[in-house]
Amino acid sequence: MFYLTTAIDYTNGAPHIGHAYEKVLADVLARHRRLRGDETFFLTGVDQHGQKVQQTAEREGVEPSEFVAGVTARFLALWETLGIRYDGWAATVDDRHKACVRAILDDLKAKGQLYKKAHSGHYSVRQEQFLTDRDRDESGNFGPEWGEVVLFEEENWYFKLSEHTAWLKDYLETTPDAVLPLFRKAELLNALDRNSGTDLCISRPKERLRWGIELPFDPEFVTYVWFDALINYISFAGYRAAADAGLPDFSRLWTAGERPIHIIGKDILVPAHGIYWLCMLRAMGFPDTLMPRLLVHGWWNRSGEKMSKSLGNIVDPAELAGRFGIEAVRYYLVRDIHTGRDSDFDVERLIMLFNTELANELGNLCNRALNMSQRFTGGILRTGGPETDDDRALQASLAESTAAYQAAMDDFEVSRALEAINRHVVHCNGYAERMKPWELNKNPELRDRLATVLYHLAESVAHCAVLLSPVLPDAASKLAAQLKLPGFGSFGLSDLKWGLLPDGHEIDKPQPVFPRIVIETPEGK
RNA sequence: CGCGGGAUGGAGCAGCCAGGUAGCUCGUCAGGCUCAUAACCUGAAGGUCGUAGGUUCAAAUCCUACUCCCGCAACCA
Repeated sequence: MFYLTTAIDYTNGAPHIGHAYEKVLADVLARHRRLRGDETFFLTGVDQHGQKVQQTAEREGVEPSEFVAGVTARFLALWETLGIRYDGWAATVDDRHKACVRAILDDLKAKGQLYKKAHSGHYSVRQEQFLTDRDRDESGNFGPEWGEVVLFEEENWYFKLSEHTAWLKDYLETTPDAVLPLFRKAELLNALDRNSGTDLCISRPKERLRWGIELPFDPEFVTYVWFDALINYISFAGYRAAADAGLPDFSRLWTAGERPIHIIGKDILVPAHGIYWLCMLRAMGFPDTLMPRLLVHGWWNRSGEKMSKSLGNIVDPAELAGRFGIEAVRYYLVRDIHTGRDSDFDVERLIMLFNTELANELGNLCNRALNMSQRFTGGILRTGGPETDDDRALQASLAESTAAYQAAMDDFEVSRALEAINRHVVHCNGYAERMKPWELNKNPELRDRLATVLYHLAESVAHCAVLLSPVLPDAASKLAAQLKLPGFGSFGLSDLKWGLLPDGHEIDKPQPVFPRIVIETPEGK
């Protein structure tokens, strides 16, 4: 079983392009594994508790539950729009999740992993949080952004994180695929050296935070984010769930054979997932062989700078999809970034990549191939004619592209996989130029040769449609439909052998699948 | 004492971990083609790989120092 999760999004504001990227990436990887014939479970969802939600809801004069439902609906609508096909939905207000959290907390308390302690220190009333020396400015004072700062003492529950950091260091150093890409692991190990020795505060008193999960053994407190949001990866996978809960069988999802993968952003690697989550699992009794792999992706920036509300350079994915179509958005989000790295979001590049690679190259290849088949051979494909070196070179190109595609997808490098498809498309267009089927058509004695050339083009498009389907499922279906590709949607990557289209196969008339994006206002940038 | 990322032809990026003729896309220039979504194909120009050292037969790639840019408070993937 291939079990893939994304980070769950915090329901405190509207989804932006970064949320969309992570989910599209996960969706593409999940669809690829399904296409490969692997049983796949893809979990995504929303993190709905916490202080920020509570504050925003209060500001808007609604109950947190109501506020959260509204934002959650926006995320759900966006995933629907973008064609994100998940198998499980993790919403942390779900009672099954709460039950799981409580069971885990009870368990850890019984194991002596949790304790209550008073903490005193500088507390920002405005931010409702304790401050540390890191929050001081250059002159050693707490700046005006913190508002009133008071000395304050408070009791809370703690998790014995410090008992596990030595293990974590060893685990990270000895497990090659614990964190991808590699440089992130180095960063994590560095952070670990600096942060070991302190335990993790896991609660908030109810007078400060009521919108959370109550501790089962101390009703005056609710869980803070760690033992709530992070738990989603196992609670919605069926960990400690009742048989009738409608959740998956945990032992089938969470296996050592194919360890789970968490797709997360670079901002929540340290400390949340890289330190806290792995140590939490360890404390719960998960062995090294059942530790999840962390695939850490980068960010979409704007002109080299971070996207942020304060800079006003946020990109709205729903608006983008409405303007350019979901195909263009999905394609761009996995095409113009190398997994793990940052990239610069640029609408002009989105348009350029869609127009050149999809409209001009692949779309046009399909269009010209089908059109010539209709006009020259009545829409009937013929095989069996003698093959030339050009034909064999085309087949070799397809084999090379398919292999490179597979390798890239296995490395989570969707961008490279798409490049591999494009290489073959370009080869096909060049093949068409050299074979000149429109010339062959003028000579009745060359009808066999004509049929062979047209077959090679159509067959290539069929393969490309299948390869492209994890990224652009709808467009791939349209391409397959025009080819009347038998069995599309039911066969997997292992069925991708030369000869998908049988001798005598009749194909449909061409219709543009990727209409070029034309910008009407030049100054609209 | 901080941590990490980046610096590669006009633009955007790969290549660096496992040193061995510098690669891709866009753009530019010059041709060709006409089946096709004014799409396609071919060719060319353009880079001493941030700087200075070092290791090596050989460095974009390894080591050292330095310069500049971006993150590491909040919104936030």
